[in-house]
Amino acid sequence: MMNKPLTIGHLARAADVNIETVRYYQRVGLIQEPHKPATGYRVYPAETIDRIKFIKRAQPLGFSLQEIAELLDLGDGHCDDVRLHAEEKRDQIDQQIRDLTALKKTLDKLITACQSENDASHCPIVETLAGNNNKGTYNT
Amino acid sequence: MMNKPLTIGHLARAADVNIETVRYYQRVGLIQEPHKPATGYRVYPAETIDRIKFIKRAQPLGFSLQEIAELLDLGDGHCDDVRLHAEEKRDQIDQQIRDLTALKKTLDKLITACQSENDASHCPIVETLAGNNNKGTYNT
DNA sequence: ATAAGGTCTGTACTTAACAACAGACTTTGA
DNA sequence: TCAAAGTCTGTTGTTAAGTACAGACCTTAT
Repeated sequence: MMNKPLTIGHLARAADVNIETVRYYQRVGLIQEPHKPATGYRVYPAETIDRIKFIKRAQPLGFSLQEIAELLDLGDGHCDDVRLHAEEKRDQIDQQIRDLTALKKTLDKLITACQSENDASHCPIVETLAGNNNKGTYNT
Repeated sequence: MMNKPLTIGHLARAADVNIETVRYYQRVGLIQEPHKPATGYRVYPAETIDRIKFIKRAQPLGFSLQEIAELLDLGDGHCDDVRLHAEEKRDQIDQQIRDLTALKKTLDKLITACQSENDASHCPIVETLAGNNNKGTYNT
């Protein structure tokens, strides 16, 4: 028996996205649309599943499709150029991790305070993250 | 001499957002609109600056305005309820940190490989973040 | 061999998160 | 004082990231 060709519907299912999302990603160039065979439907390479999953995991981390495309393109260029971009991305991610860690710490404190004693009337969440300690450290 | 009242324009500048953004946040309930005095313009409390800054820093971390509202509301409820929500948020943030850390590691490897020279023709970024690989298999 | 269901091309609708006016009113600075 | 600049209310426009069809065509299972 033949194993089933990975047509768009199966691809969408495997990557757990709407079929229209796949088409959309093709339109904006995030994934490549395979050639349409003389007869029949388009067949996708299995790697496309991983590519879409990557996209879907990167989005809730705060990356736009544009930024994700840049990440995905990192493997393609020439070394020097790639390294520069990769370093830039890494620094950006580093900052995100720092911000999230600070936020987490604040939540932990809030949770602890809540457990130990009462009067959770006001919490320092806003002050912590609004903090002047790191003003406008984001680039791009 | 009087110090200037914090009207909407000054607020926007202080928080480094468009004035329309402030109005938008009011419309959706993220920040409270002060009462309009009998005569003159609305005056905002200084905390609103921090609140907006918080919002603007939380967004690129992947939080929607809806989620940010939930974070900001954490300080308001009653202890038991608050703790549950806070713990949920903290776990979510924890996951985000893990994901970002993994991504950073991948980038670091790419950078190192790139430095130690030669062919960066292929990098493992996609595979890494695509997570629990069900490689080549998909269900119908 | 034919009905059911998947795919194709194209267009249109949706939601979140703003940004941009218009036209009237209010405050401020020279 | 009076023009420039800021504010108010309300409406409309914009971009990103999808989602939803319609109508024709293709494949597969019965």
